[in-house]
Amino acid sequence: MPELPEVETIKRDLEKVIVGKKITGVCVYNPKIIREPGLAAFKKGLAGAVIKKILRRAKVLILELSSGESLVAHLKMTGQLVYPGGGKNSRVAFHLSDGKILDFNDQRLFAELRLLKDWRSLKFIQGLGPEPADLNLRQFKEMLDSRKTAIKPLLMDQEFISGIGNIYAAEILFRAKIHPERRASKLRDKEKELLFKAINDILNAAILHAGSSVDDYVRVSGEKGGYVKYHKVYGRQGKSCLVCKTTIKKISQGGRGTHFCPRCQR
DNA sequence: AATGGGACCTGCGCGC
DNA sequence: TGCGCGCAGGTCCCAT
Repeated sequence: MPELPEVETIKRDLEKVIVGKKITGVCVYNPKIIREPGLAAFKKGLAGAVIKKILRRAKVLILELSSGESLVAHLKMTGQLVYPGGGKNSRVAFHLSDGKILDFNDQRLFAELRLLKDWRSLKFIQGLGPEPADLNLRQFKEMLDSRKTAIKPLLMDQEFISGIGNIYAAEILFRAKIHPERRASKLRDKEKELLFKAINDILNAAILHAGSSVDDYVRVSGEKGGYVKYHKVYGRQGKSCLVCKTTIKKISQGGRGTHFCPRCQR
């Protein structure tokens, strides 16, 4: 669930409440979340470290620490960071110098935490495509030209462009009026421009509204994000298109649900 | 290169 | 009411 706008929201929320605070101790209630190093080294490495800076790359959060190491968090689908925490669903609890707790929750145990000396050399990070905001139209067109695959799964391919997941891929293609099964290289020039603009417009609008709370995503405060009410296609299968009244369809693409308007998107 | 699976997990909503 | 099932989606990994 957490895609670029949700992770960016969490990043901005965290900046306001935990930067400058010290991690005094860590309680790990489910060690499966900790991917590296070992449990003991993870706890020892974090204890006493001050949170200096928070970064986001794609859907990944990075907490840079005074020790020189970084805490790298991927929320996958159901991960949450909640402050002040102390809830009983916590998988990992970070005790801070203000006496409060930063909870790392994750219902499905897909999420990953790592304590690393150099987060940039992490294989997943190395393989990431560009951030949408770092691209220009010319580059984006070139990237599309060499790809014969369907545009929707391509937008979700983190090695192609990073940060877009299932919700925003659907919303972006609706905004650009492009059918999700169109082949990337076959898009007309005008469509590539529309798509480029839609990517930035949709992601920025979603950030403005603090992301989409479908299922588990919440802000650091526990509040929901407000972008769901602006969704035009995601989760609206069977309902009528807000533009043309045609019934929104849901198909399967690469094993994942794709929502679209068969009339608006050609 | 592209595509289609399954795996990892858990809780929810559905049909019976 | 209760049970079993499919589904949800981020990423990895394997097979074709």
